[in-house]
Amino acid sequence: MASSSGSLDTSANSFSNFTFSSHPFMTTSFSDLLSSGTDEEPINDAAGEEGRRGLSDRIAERTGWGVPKFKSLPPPSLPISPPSVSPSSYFAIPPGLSPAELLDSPVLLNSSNILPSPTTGRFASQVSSWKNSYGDNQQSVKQEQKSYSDFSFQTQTKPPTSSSSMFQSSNTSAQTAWTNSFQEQTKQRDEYSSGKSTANNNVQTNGGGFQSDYSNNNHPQQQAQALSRRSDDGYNWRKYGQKQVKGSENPRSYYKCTYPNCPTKKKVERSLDGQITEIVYKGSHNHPKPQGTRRSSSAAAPPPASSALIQSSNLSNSEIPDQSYVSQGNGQMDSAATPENSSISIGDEDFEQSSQKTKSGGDEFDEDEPDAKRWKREAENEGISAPGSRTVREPRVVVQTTSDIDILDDGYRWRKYGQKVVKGNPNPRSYYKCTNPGCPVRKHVERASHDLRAVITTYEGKHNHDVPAARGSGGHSINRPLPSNNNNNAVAAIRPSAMAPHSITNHNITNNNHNHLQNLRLPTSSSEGQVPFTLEMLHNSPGNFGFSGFGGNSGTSSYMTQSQLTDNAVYSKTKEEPRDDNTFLESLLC
DNA sequence: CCCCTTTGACCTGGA
DNA sequence: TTCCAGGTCAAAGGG
Repeated sequence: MASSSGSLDTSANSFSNFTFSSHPFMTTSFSDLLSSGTDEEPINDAAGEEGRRGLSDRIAERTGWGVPKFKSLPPPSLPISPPSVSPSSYFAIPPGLSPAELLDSPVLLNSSNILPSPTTGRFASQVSSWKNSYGDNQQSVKQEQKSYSDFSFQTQTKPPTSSSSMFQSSNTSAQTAWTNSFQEQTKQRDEYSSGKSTANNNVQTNGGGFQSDYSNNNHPQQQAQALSRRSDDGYNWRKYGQKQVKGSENPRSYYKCTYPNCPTKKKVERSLDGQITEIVYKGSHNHPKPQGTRRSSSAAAPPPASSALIQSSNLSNSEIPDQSYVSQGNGQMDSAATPENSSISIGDEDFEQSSQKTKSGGDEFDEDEPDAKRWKREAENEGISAPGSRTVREPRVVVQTTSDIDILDDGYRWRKYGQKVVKGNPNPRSYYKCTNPGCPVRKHVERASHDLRAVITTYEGKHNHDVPAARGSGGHSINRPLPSNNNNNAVAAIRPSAMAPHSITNHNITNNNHNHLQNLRLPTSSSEGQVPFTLEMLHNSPGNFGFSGFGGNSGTSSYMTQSQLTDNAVYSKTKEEPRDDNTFLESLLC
């Protein structure tokens, strides 16, 4: 990948070149990291031998497992998005684990930023892959599908991440959780490659040791094949057209979901060098994510083994979220996760999680508006496709809204009822209330002051109902995890991204006693549902390799950190008692 | 044979 | 009414 210093060769064998240089400030190779630790970790002096030994050694020592030799093992190539993409990464910390411990833990830090598809919930592996694949030469989409470029541990969703890795944690053991998550994801990958589940995974999970499937299956070619199949967003798309759009030299491709009667479409625009510059989703999937039986689909639900893994980590959900990259949560993972009706845009400077109506300043959504027209209008409102005004930088993902009551990526429906600029953050905070009758849950969303691409979502209260089925879908809810009420587990995820990282997600993980959650969430779709919390954002924090969310940053970052370290769940400092809407709104407006 | 991509033609709506 | 641009169709071809 000549064009991107942080990219890895799509070849599975090139893993040795894996580096974290995708981050503008990260030029350390992965192997170096393993051997030398990170800046945040004072391993040199204080740690002495410990520090010099490197992360991998410590991991091995701690877990008893051979640490995946990321350098020597031939994992799928890691698509690390180039600096141009956002150099941020998602980083989640398991409950009970301090940043320092985290640094000392077997976590893969990821430097790229990839956003999960808002529609599919998958990580941007696809994007990442694209970026990598197209970096130098314009290789067709095939390359995308075949390039085993995403080194991801995603569970179900495939994060278009460059080096997407995700870890889950249960309330019992952060490390175990991580292990489970890691295993689960790697296992899936493995299954894709081997086409079978392995009992080993379960055993490993139970063992709680850090372990990578790489140790079990490290056949580069095999893995490469497996990953290549997963490079899509989990749904099956059929390209039905391509146009050269006026005002842009970038060709636009049109895709339809191949599921019968599914109205979902997406437009993908790529720059001449093959990089995706824009992705616009329209509609929502009215079906669960395919089981990965098709060629490019993949993101199928995790195999039984995965379930076992999750359960072993004490996750309360008996069902593994089809598409979430974190298989645990309070029921918001949605396989069909398409943010139906939600408006989410992810881009270099754009992130939107409020309703289209709100966002566009009163531009009411017209359900009768022709798709084409709507696409155009909305896209223009987003500043996406306005001829001549386009700024091509990072891929942008837009999920179009159909009303102001949105099923945001977390699966629930929300109505905006207020907005206010709060102290400490110049960015307005959008307030939403769950539309389910009697449900006291509220949440507010705001961009992090330190990084507009980061969005902080804070939940108040807990849902007293299940996740509503997506509109037009008869049974999305069946694929969702149980409601938050049932969750006691926090899951941490590290998600790399390839596109624009922009947000961090702390998913609600609530337990019977807590209702508040802090959320830094990626405007992604599906999976987020209840992905416990995620931390991250490294981008604007040079030198903060993977821990920008900690101490170093003020405001939301520290806030997040604090919350995340809470056992079982992250709770915000916000009030817990339900408030009268009017009162609340008034207070906001004062 | 199946599935998917490609691609030129056609359709539709706005100016 | 015409032109233009975006979106869609569907035949052809490839893996």
